[in-house]
Amino acid sequence: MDSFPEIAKNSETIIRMPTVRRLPRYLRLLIELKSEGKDFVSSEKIAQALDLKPIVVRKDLAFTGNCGKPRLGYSIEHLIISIENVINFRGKDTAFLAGVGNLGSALLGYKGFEKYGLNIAAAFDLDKEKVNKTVHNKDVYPLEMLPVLAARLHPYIGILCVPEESAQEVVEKMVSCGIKGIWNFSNKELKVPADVVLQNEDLAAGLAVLSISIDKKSKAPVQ
Amino acid sequence: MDSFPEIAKNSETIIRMPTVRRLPRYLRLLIELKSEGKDFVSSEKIAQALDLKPIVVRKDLAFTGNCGKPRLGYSIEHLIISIENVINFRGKDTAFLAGVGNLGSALLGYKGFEKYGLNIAAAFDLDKEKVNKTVHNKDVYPLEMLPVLAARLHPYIGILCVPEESAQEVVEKMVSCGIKGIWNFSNKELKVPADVVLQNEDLAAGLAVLSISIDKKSKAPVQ
DNA sequence: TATATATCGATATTTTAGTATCGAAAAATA
DNA sequence: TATTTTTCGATACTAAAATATCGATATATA
Ligand SMILES: NC(=O)c1ccc[n+]([C@@H]2O[C@H](COP(=O)([O-])OP(=O)(O)OC[C@H]3O[C@@H](n4cnc5c(N)ncnc54)[C@H](O)[C@@H]3O)[C@@H](O)[C@H]2O)c1
Ligand SMILES: NC(=O)c1ccc[n+]([C@@H]2O[C@H](COP(=O)([O-])OP(=O)(O)OC[C@H]3O[C@@H](n4cnc5c(N)ncnc54)[C@H](O)[C@@H]3O)[C@@H](O)[C@H]2O)c1
Repeated sequence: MDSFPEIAKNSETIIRMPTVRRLPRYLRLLIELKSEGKDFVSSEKIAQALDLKPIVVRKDLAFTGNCGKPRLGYSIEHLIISIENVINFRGKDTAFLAGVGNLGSALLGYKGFEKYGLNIAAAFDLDKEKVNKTVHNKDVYPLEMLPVLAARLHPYIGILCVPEESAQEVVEKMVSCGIKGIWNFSNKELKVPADVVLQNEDLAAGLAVLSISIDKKSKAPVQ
Repeated sequence: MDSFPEIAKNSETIIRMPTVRRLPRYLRLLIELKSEGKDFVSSEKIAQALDLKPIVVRKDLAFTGNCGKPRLGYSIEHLIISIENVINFRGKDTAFLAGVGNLGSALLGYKGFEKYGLNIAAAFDLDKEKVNKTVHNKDVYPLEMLPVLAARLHPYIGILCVPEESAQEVVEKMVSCGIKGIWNFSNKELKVPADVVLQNEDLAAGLAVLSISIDKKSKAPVQ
């Protein structure tokens, strides 16, 4: 692929998805440590807190462009900044949410997202009972207003909490408004154009893992 | 480990987690196909529907103990049964839910879980306003009732939707009642005994993946 | 009945993720 | 200032997951 493979070898340019998925956990811990007045933390300490191996922590943090100091560990301040940079948690990801039902309302009310830089700028629903009100201080608009508000607010991310039946049509509306990433909480397998990212959040997957892990553990002789 | 390693070689006994996470997706598709009156489906067709490679599908399905027929594919009926068996989606996983707030209420109202065999038998909260009522037809009890009801209902799974601050103490209550698996929706890093399974559902992980994937795609020259 | 063909599944290979080892470096201590 | 100690990070290694190849086989068709 590369004509000088030896050059790129050490630089660890391409971040790996398992690493990305752990970054929010590091971030939460680091923010906590900072609030306790700590300045440095070792990979060993982080690993203990998050139930990981120190070597995993060091490799992950290497991706963020940080370097630790021998005998001290990593600068908490620097780590926070670089992790926030890597995952774009910079308060700039404007999002639209569609489907203000049970799950959609819960997400609208979740303060945690603001911490991660996700700004749900507007919500949309079909139900006449739900629109033109606010839910957890977020405005809920009729679905047909989506293009108008998109033109004004330029959302990057679309959060999908509508029933399976309407998921595909709502996604198409979002995509045609220039949304670049779909966070799909419905369990519908969606089709999106090649330049749009689709992130499926499948709760059943986690439940399946839990269920099988319980089985495994109960059968395991000694572990 | 085994004295005759060559015997076990082909049998694919240990199911892999990426496979487990995909099983609910297969199941949903297969149920849909069955409702359309179909009897057989090929790995190619499944792969198209779920945006996977056919070879991944065949390897995954091999774990469930199924075998396909050349030129026909897999029996949809058989696949459904064996996948449900593998992931324990048999309507027997009794669960307790703690924290009937925004997220907890949404989960209580989610009909999908019944389809996956998860039966939320009771919910618990501290808030006097919330207890001794029903939410989405599920009874909500005061937290101190947990041991009493556990003795009667024998829950396997504890679903945790309480604020971070109280997550550890609630988990300990659940564990002491014999719960074998914790489905943790709070972002608290919990400590559980070695014989208890902890499944963390970290929405921020999915958001981080989405955010980075959008970045990558926008920078990618041609894909 | 014989042949063609679609599809599986065994085996091998490649890629990705995780783990082990150990020398280097910087801070703490003597 | 010299020595000790802790912790990083480069390198090498192992394990897990995904992908490629291709012969076997059962069905459909001639
Ligand atoms: N509730 C959960 O815990 C949960 C868990 C996992 C997945 N999900 C999935 O999330 C989605 C929503 O679940 P829910 O429990 O919130 O359902 P819900 O019925 O409570 O909410 C759906 C909302 O979408 C609105 N809606 C319907 N069609 C629409 C359209 N075309 N455009 C805009 N809004 C529309 C409805 O008016 C309603 O307000 C479903 O696909 C469900 O499978 C929910
Ligand atoms: N809302 C979301 O979309 C969302 C998303 C991701 C994660 N979470 C996490 O899920 C948890 C709940 O979030 P939420 O938005 O539903 O919060 P919430 O405040 O709406 O609900 C919390 C509920 O827990 C109850 N509670 C508090 N202490 C308790 C205890 N000791 N025992 C039993 N019940 C107790 C409260 O009375 C309240 O009803 C939080 O940890 C949050 O970080 C929420």
